[in-house]
Amino acid sequence: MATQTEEDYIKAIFKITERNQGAANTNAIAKYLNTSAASVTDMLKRLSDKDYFHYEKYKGVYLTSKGIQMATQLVRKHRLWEVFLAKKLDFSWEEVHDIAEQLEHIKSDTLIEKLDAFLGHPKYDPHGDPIPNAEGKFTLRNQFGLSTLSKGEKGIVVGVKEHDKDFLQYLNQLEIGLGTEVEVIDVVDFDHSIKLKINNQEATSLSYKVTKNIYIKKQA
Amino acid sequence: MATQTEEDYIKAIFKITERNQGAANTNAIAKYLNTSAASVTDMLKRLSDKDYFHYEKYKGVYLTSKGIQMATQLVRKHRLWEVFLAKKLDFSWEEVHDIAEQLEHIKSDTLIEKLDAFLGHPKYDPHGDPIPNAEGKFTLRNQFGLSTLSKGEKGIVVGVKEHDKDFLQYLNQLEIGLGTEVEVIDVVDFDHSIKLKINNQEATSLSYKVTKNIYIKKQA
DNA sequence: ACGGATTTTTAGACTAGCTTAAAAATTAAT
DNA sequence: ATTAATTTTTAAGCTAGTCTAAAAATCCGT
Repeated sequence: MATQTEEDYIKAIFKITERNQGAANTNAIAKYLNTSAASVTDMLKRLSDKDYFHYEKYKGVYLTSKGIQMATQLVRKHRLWEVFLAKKLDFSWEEVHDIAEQLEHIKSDTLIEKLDAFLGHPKYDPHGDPIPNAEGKFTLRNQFGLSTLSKGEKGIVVGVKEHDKDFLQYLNQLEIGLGTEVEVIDVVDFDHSIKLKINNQEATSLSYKVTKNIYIKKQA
Repeated sequence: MATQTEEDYIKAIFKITERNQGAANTNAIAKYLNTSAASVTDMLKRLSDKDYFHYEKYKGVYLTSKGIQMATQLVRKHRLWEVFLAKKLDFSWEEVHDIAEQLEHIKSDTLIEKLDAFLGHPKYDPHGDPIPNAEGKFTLRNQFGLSTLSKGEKGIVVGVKEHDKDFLQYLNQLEIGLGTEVEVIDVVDFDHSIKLKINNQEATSLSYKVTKNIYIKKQA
């Protein structure tokens, strides 16, 4: 059975290749895992006969289907635990990640299937990210960046791109969360900032950096 | 922060000293943790400056108050997770231990307090063992071995001494669980076996080895 | 209180995972 | 196309935790 560290490496490679399209390079993995490039090379060499990924010296690394399956199951576990923490234990969306990072390593298939059922087979986690089902399939959604809306358009917040704690807490303060109704009152061409009605309250101004990181579903 | 292995050692020492009264010896710890006596000695030496226990060569080991506190918190976490698994996820009492053994190592004080509240501050785990509160206090109970009952006496099952899977599954088969009502119909002096009515069904015969391991609360 | 059995410790060695420093390979710029 | 910058790998060594085999200490029966 894979160790916690092995799981961390596989998940890191998965996240990096998913984001960058193409092989994950040593430095990126080191940065993601807060370790040194030398450690990564070392680990890749030691793990490369376990069939989780293809590794070629100086060429980076990409997952095999076995590796992808393992990473997907980790993501599934992580996100289901996040739902549990948020929905059942009342944690806020910026608090769930760190604890789920630990919980995702608990070994028991039965546990995760029972947890899934207990939570009512949720399709999305507290940040709006899709939860793969037991077969590894993600349920995709027709979503847009809030920054792409034009003056007068309405939407419902369905997710966030950035998961940084400060960002999420800022959204809390603005009373923006999943399900929040927003309406674009004005768009400032100069800096792409937006004047926004949040749940029909008086309008607030949001920077481009913020609106780019909020996903919405368009509303008639 | 203590590693998982450190936590395992502390808990082992706690369990052994609790059971045996007096210092825990090397062999007992080795057996409990499925490792070698040499590894235990080694670990005790390496951990002995962390103030969790007193260790004297050839004399065994006993916990300091710091060590006891840590062990108690581990027991609290373990048993709360067991309640979660049994009550919320519908695991049977013989299945919860192994998973809780992993879950007890998750690091987050908030998590455990929220879990406790979510479960309604339970006082006992699925085997009837008391759950220490946040301050480490156990709620004791006036209980007796089923083997101590005389002919005609009634009781309610409140716990088990033995946690072995086969034993617990045998009890499942007999339809004996926490809360089950039992009535002693007859006691056989020769082998101390007992004829028992379970939830007022027709009587079954239970060996001394079994009745010794069932705790009951006496019933008028 | 002696000898044998048992328990515990020491010694030496192994693996997983990590580190820093230096060497080698690749990439990018003129 | 050569040099310079960057990235990656190698080398050597560290810690936590494990093991086996052998030595030392303790315990126990007579």
